[in-house]
Amino acid sequence: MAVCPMALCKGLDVDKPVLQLLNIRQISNASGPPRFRLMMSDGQHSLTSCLLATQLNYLSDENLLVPNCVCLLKKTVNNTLADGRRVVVVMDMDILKSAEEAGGKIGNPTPYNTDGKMSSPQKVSSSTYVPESPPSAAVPGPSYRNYFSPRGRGGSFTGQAPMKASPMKASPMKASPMKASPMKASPMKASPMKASAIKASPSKGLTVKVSPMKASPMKANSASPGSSAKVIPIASLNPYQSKWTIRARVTNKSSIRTWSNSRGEGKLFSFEIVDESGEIRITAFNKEVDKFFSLVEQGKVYYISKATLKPANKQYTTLKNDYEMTLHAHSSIVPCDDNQSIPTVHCDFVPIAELENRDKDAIIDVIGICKSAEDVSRITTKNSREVSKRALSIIDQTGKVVTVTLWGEEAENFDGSTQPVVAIKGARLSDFGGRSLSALFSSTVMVNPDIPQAFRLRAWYDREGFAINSQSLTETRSAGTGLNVNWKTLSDIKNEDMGHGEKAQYFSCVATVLYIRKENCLYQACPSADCNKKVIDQQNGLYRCEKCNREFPNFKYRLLLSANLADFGDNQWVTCFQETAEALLGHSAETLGHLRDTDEAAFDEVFQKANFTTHIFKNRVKLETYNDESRVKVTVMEVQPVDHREYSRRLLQNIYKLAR
DNA sequence: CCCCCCCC
Repeated sequence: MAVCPMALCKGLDVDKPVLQLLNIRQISNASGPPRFRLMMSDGQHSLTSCLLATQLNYLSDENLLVPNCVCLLKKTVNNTLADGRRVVVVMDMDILKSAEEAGGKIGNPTPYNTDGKMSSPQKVSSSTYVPESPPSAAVPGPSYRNYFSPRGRGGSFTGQAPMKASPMKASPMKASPMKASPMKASPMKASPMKASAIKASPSKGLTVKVSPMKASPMKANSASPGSSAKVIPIASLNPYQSKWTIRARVTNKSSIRTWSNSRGEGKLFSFEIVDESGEIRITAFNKEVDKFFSLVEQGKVYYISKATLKPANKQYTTLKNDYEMTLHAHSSIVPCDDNQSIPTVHCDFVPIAELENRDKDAIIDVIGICKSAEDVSRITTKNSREVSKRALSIIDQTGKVVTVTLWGEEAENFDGSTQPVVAIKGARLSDFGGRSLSALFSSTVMVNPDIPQAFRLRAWYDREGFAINSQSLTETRSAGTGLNVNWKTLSDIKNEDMGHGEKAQYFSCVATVLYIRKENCLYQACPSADCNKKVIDQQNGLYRCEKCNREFPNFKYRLLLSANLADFGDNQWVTCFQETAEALLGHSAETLGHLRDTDEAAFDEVFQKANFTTHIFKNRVKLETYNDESRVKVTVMEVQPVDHREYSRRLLQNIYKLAR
């Protein structure tokens, strides 16, 4: 063991101590995310005054941080609490050995107190480990009061600013607390007994629960600024009372919009606010826009009073409130600094794979890694308005990808180059291309939000997600862009019994042509536009089509090629019809037919030249049975040039697959 | 008093 924990708690500059976790306990914590207190040991002494920074809570959630595991503390911060006690906050750590690997407690450590005095040895037991009130106010690390860092609609990319204070500051690729050091300990290795330590974690699955409704709104009375009206919950607002003040957080703020219609013209902006009791939308028109637009900031808390309540038009809002609010000349909005009891954005993230089962037009929250993003483009809507749009492909731990479209400024400002985590509250599910998502005016788009789900996603993606053979719920017609491609190797066809199901399967592969059969590759087909049926040479200058039940004085040549393709693992006979055959041979069927009839050497050369060329093949595979004999038939649907970037990506996936 | 939520 590298260091005496006493050195740690005295704040010496100890470089990355290796310590054993003896105990982990969730501190009773009425609000905010759970906090974990750790008992660490260097084999000689134990230290109980360690706290896990909340961004590392996932280590506990995932049963990685269990008693007896051996940890490398990569970053710690020392804090002195109000009562003089010292705590060591673990900001970043790696687990070097799982509890199993460590094989029990190392040595017989005796406790240190944080004041540096030794306890008597007989006190070394779990009973000395008494949970205390959470020292969270003194603890650095991301503040979970501003749980999200939502991006305001009206302007700059504020969503990334709060990241500066978090450990995810550098490149998002490096943002994972796991970084490059893989956890040696598998979650599976944690014993059931030890798992109980984390049972209390409230953040299970993909649901974010933020700031529980703890403090009564009434509590704010004393802090109410110079108003006789009492602070009441949003849920109790109605048009029949006038003297009230609410205290609420802005969760979504629009930009300023103008209108012009038969009833007049003007400008407006609106914002949504939330308190412990509920939510409501507030709209400001004209003069009130000038007065309040810059004051009202996304994520901040305000006292609001003297606004007009009116019934909400449910047609235009998804907020759970029967009323909405309009500001007028005497309305008051006053910033409130004491805002810890006001909840922030609440998200119920739907796993991407689950979107398949949700109804069209459902409003859902989603979080994923932006695998790729289109360039921004301008489109004209049906109402001949111009708008910017940008489609993102996001992936989560379900391995599924879905396309999300951003609009307007959000589309223009989005930067997907670092593959950030993207969380969207209130996206609308559409059935375009199967399933896809669209951000609405009421959506909140968050880039790299400072939340546990984002940390987990980052860790998952950087470790394995980047390489998985993901499938998109959104089908796009532009095949071969590398996103929604069902990449397979030729050996996968056999190994995965592809095409054995009811429906044909489609896959793409990078493969090299080994051989193309010249024999019978061309046939004489019916010359009518949509009929490709083989015609019968009547030997009288006429060609008969059985399908059209007609005779023609001519025919057209069509290609039906058998080709043998190979990649590093296998080879496979495939069939190419007209278009794909033409692409493979680089000549039209007509030219080839003519060549075969006039210049056999040139005809042969076309086939020679096609040999050992490498392409991306998009294929259909289906088990076909005739005469009691079944075999897998692979038909090439598209032949495309190899995109080297894509090819490298494909290679990487294969290497990864082989390594497993 | 707005109420646009778009495109493939």
